[in-house]
Amino acid sequence: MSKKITIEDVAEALNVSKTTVSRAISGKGRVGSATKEKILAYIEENNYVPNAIAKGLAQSRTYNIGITVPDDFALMDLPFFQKCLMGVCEQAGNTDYDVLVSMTKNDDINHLERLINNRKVDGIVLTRTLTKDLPAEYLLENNIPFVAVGSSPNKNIIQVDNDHESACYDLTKLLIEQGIKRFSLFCDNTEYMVNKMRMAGFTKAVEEYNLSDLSTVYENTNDESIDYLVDRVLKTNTECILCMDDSICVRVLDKLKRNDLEVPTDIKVASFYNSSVLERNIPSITSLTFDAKELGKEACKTLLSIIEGEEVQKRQLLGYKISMQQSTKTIMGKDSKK
Amino acid sequence: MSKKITIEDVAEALNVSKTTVSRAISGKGRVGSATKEKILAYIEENNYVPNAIAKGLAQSRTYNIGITVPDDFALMDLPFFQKCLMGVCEQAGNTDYDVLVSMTKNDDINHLERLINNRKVDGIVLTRTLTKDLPAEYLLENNIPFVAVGSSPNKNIIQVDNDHESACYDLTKLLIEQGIKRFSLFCDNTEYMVNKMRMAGFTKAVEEYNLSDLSTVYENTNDESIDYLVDRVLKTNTECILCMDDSICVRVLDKLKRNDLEVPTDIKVASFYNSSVLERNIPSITSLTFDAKELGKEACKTLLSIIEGEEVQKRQLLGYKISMQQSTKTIMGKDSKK
DNA sequence: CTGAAAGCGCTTACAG
DNA sequence: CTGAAAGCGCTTACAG
Repeated sequence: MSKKITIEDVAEALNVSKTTVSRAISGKGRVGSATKEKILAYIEENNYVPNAIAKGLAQSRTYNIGITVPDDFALMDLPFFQKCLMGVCEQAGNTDYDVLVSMTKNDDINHLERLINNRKVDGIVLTRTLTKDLPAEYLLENNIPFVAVGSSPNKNIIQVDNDHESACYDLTKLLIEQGIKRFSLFCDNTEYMVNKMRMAGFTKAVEEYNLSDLSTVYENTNDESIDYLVDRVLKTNTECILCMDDSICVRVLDKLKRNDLEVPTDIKVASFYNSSVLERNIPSITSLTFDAKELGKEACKTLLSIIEGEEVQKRQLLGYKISMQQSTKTIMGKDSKK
Repeated sequence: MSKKITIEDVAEALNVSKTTVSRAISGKGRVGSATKEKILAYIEENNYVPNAIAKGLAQSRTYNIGITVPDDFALMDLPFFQKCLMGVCEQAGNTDYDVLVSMTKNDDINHLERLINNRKVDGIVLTRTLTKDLPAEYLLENNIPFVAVGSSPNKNIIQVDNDHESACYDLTKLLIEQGIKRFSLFCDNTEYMVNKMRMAGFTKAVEEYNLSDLSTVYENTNDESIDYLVDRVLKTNTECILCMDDSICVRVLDKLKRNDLEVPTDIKVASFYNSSVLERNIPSITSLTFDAKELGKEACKTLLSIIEGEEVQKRQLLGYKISMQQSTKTIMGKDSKK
């Protein structure tokens, strides 16, 4: 591979101006169809590829978008960010955009700032929303195009999310109609918007059936407290443990197993999020599934639209699937075992 | 935030030339220390940040590196690529480089080509090596700086890897000296160099002790065949199942559990790779651990050196840890149970 | 429909 | 030690 050929080279070779070549490529401005074809053919032949950097400088654009990936998340959440990243990459690739990752701790915006200050990207996809969202605030203040994967109360943030609230509402409702009255909801960090939404869905369903008094919500659980909480819950007459996500669910199942308790015979379990971690579990776990890749694609598509100056929807809610499985099955004659 | 300030703005404000400002920032070329300080102070004050794109164009550099992340890997391998990516990002960030991800199927180099043709990056980190390594070949042919995480027989490829061969050799040896003579090695895709290296380490140890005849290697296992293979192995007098990686190990453990077999009482198990998947297993699993983040950092550091035109080591081998756990423990009076 | 020219914001010989 | 000027490879009013 010899030295890269430039727009000037093709202009000279064809005895036209750089302007014309540029126009033939971009499609902007009129070019005689004969000339255009000639140019395109030559480009194809000599596989000329425009220098994206030069193009970027001239247009003050980079044809790159940034994606923030938290580097402090639980291992269980990895598949989510991974799939989301895949979605973004795929979508970006379709329009010759590339994606630049910014690994960031919770709300450390140093790297994000650098990205923006160095003008390395045309926009940002935030893969997580926080209740106090420093990255989002920074982007908003500086007028940088961005879209958040997740929900935010801030109406100025363009957001795409799954409809967690409805999902949790629906699932809880189904369980209630199946006869369950007493739930214990295990919930970790409420700093994440998604957990708030899920809790809201659950609460709504429970209230609707006037079951609020029979259920308990345990907030800010962590690896250490779960064992203790499970023991505590077992002393109550809770029928079903609802887990805010699969990470919690895994620990709960683990603890139940150690207590020699059977699911769903002794107690029922369901999760508000099913990453692949739960997939192979026996018994299979009732849970909600979301398509993270789709989320990424949609977020990227929206971001690209914003960059192009198009109008976009402020908030998009994508669907979900409810997967009713063994873990919440009503076992006939269950009480015989108690 | 108003319009970005340029090098020209600071030059005018200070009554010096752009040249001088540029030199004060880059440190290249002589500048009077008084002027230099004045400039630096002004820059700090008005937080001027050079436009990386313009800089890139002038130097024909991008201050970006690309990292390929396979999008076809097993979920179990995710933590590896994730940590590797973290390492690369961290290291790159130290020198104001950014990293651009290229999701690629096995050996689909389309996106890679685009990245290179569009001059979006100054170099590439390959996160996996293949026996027939199209991406590496392409990069080599086109003289693009790159380093591979993993090993390759091609001496022209700058590579950084853990010393899998020694690691597997050591672990196997330890197990042999512990009294185990009969192994079954489960190995999946031998297209990946890493699997070849591991197998080599195992073979070397076994041969050294003249135990080759007592062991069997099962190649190209997959999710479906593992159940069958475990059953088959159980009919032999294999004492220990060695798993090429944790993904295989999880399935093996799963199958053994379904067969109501106890580890290590009934049969011993060890894995040549411990991602976090195995960490919480009971019993704890004897395995090899590697520091993927370190690998990423080292790879990135090396790549950056290459880009700077420095000489680098052709092949770097990083260390490993052997974690001897419950799963290979010799149980006294084991045969009583048989 | 086509071009000459200025401009994007830097860097870097070259000259002083 | 410091500057004027050309150049990196594109795009885009402006003019014809």
